[in-house]
Amino acid sequence: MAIKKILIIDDHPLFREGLKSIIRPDPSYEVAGEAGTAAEALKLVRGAQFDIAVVDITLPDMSGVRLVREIKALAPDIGIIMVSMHSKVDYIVESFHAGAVGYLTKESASEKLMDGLACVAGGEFFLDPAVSLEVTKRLLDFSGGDETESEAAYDSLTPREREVFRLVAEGLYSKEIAGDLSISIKTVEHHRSSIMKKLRLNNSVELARYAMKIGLID
Amino acid sequence: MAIKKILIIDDHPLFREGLKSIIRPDPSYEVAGEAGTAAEALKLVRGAQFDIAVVDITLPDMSGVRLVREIKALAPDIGIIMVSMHSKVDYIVESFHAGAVGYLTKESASEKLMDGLACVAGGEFFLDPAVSLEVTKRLLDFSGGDETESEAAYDSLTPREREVFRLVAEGLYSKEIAGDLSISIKTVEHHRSSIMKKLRLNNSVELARYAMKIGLID
DNA sequence: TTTGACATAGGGGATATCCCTCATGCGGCC
DNA sequence: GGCCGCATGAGGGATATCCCCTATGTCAAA
Repeated sequence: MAIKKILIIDDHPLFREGLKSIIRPDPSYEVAGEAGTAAEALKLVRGAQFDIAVVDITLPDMSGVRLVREIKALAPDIGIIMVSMHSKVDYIVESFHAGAVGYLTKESASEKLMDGLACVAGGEFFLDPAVSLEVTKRLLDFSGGDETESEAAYDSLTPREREVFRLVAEGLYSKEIAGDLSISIKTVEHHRSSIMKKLRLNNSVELARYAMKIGLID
Repeated sequence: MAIKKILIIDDHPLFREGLKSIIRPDPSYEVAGEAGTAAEALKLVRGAQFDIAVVDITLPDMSGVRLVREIKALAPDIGIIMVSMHSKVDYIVESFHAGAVGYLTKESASEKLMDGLACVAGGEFFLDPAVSLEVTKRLLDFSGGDETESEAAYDSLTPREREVFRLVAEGLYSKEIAGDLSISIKTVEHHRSSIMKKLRLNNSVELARYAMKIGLID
C-alpha cells in the first residue's frame, strides 16, 4: 500500500512538532502538510491530496468541527481524526456527526495516535477507549432530539446577534454594549434574549461558558 | 559539562511526548523525569536532582505559577522554563516573579525550546521574542502596584469561597447554590461578593471567565 | 483571654437580568 | 403586493445581581 499522506492542523507549532515526531518513525505515514489555521488548512486541502487529517478542535479562525465539515465537502474521502484538549461528550458527538472518524484527547498516550492512524487508514472508526464509554451511549441514540446542537445552534445566530454575543461573553453590561454599538439597551437585551433562546442558555454565565467552549473568546 | 537533567511537567502525555522528541536528538540533555500533575512533580523534585524543569502553566491540581514557587522552595538551583498556551502578559510577569527564568508559548517553534534550554543551562533568562516586547516593559516597572495579582488574589480565597466560586462559575444561581450547600441565599451572596472584591471582578460573567482562565472549570 | 479570620445570616436599596408582548422599517423572495 | 427574517425600539414585571450595612458563633492563634 502507498504511504499515507497526513495533514496536521493545529495552531500550536510546538504541538505539531510533537505529532510529527511521533509519526515520523513509522514509514507507512508521511506528514505531507501542516496548518495553523482553518484557512491555511482549506488551502492545502484544495491544492493537494491527503489521506488523513489530524485536526485540533480549537483553532483561531474557525471551530475544528466546522472545519471538518468544510474539509469533507472538498475532499469526501479524507479520514479525519480529531484531537482535543477536552474529552467532553458533546465535542466528540459533534465531531463524528460532522464527519470525523477518529477522536483522541491530548491526554492520550502517544501510542494512541498511531493506533488511531492505523484504524482510520484501515477504514475503521477510532475512539480513545478512555472516553468511549459515555460516548457510545450518545452516539447510539442519535434519535435523541438535537444532534449537532451547540454548533448548529450557533450557526443559526444572525451577524448582529453574534456581535452582541461576543460582547456579553466578554463581561460587558447591556448598557456598555448599547454604547459601543450605538443602539438602545432594549435592543441589546432583545438580542441577548434571542441568543439565549436559540442556544438554550439560562443566564449570562452559561452564555460566557458557551462562548469559551466554542472558542469565541479567550 | 555534564548532561543536563530535564523534568517535564504537563498534564498532556501527547504534548510531553512531543517535547521529549524535540529534546532527545540533543545529547547535552536528558529527559530524566516527567509528571502530569503538580503533586507528581513535587514528588520527583524531592526524590531526585534536576537541572531544568519545563512547566506547563495550566495543571489539573495546581497552577503552574504556584508550582514554580514550590519547586524553587525545594530546589532553589533548578532552572524553570514555563510553557503556556497563552502569551498573556500577566502570566509571564507572574511566572518570572515566582522564579521562572524562561518562558515560551505553545505557539513557539520547536527550535525556540532548544534556545530556551541553552539559555537556562547557561544561567541566562529566556523570553520568546514574539512576546518579549510588551513584557519587558512590565518587568521593568516592577514597582507598578500589584505584582502577582490574579494568582495571589485567588490564593486569598477561603475554602468556602472557592466552593461558591466554582458553582457560580458553573452558571448556577445563588438560590441553587444555597440549596446545594444547604445555606441561605444571603450567605451565598456574601461569599460571592467577597470573591468579586478580592479578585476585583465586576460581574458574574467576568467571574466565569476568571474561573476558566485559571482552569477551575471546563 | 482577647483578637482575628471565617462561615453564617439578615436588611435594604439600586441596578441588571430575564421574560413576555407589541411595533416599525428595511430588504429579499415568491 | 404580500410574506418573512432581521434589526431596531419600547413597556412592564418578576427575579437576580451587586453593593452597602450589622451581627453571631466557632475556632485557632497571639
